[in-house]
Amino acid sequence: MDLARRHGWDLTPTQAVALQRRLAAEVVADRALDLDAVRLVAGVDVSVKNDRSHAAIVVATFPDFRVVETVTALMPTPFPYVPGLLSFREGPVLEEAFGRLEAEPDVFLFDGMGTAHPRRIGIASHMGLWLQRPTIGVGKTRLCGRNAPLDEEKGAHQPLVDKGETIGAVVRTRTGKHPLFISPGHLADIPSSVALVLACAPKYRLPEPIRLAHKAAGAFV
DNA sequence: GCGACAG
DNA sequence: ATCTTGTCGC
Repeated sequence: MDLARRHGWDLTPTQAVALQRRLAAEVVADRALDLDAVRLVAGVDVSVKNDRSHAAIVVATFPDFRVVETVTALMPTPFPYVPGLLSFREGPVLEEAFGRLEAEPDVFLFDGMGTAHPRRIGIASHMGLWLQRPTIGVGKTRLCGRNAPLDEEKGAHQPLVDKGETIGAVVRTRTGKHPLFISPGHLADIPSSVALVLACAPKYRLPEPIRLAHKAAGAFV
């Protein structure tokens, strides 16, 4: 809500954790996304080079992924990498980029977690509160939680559980390749988040919008 | 006290 | 995330 748009980013790690605890109560992670109504999907990514953070947001049509808008932002990296506090490192430059966006994506895909976070407020959830738009977290590796063994076939998925709570899903987007850690950011739920990510990854492990944002942000390999 | 640990 | 060439596998 408003708090997410008005708070500053100049916080100590201890203050950041306290803010997360307040903001987490505002996150909506049980609302199904209507995939049939999705027309535009945004991919969000940040690359860091020599203490400079470069953000990129690429908006593409769904489900054919034609780029309709690309915005970028650049600024000094303001916060160290601390597991659990990624949004305080990438949030500032992302706000700058969001401010330049003219399109109105139906959903934003982030590189990182949504509710699959120790305090249930990963970068996708935090930025979702700021945007007040549906967001989904797409992580390449695990931050927290456990899951049962996953079938090797593309489309296979298993619940990601932490402390007795289902916080997301581990999803195989490519047969035989490492799975993705999917979780709702804000204004989405687990089943529809998994469905959208699978629909966005017809050819590669990572969703197409995120791959496009990776390139626009200057991240390679 | 000992691990785990998004990008 | 980033540092980095060739190389093993489908």
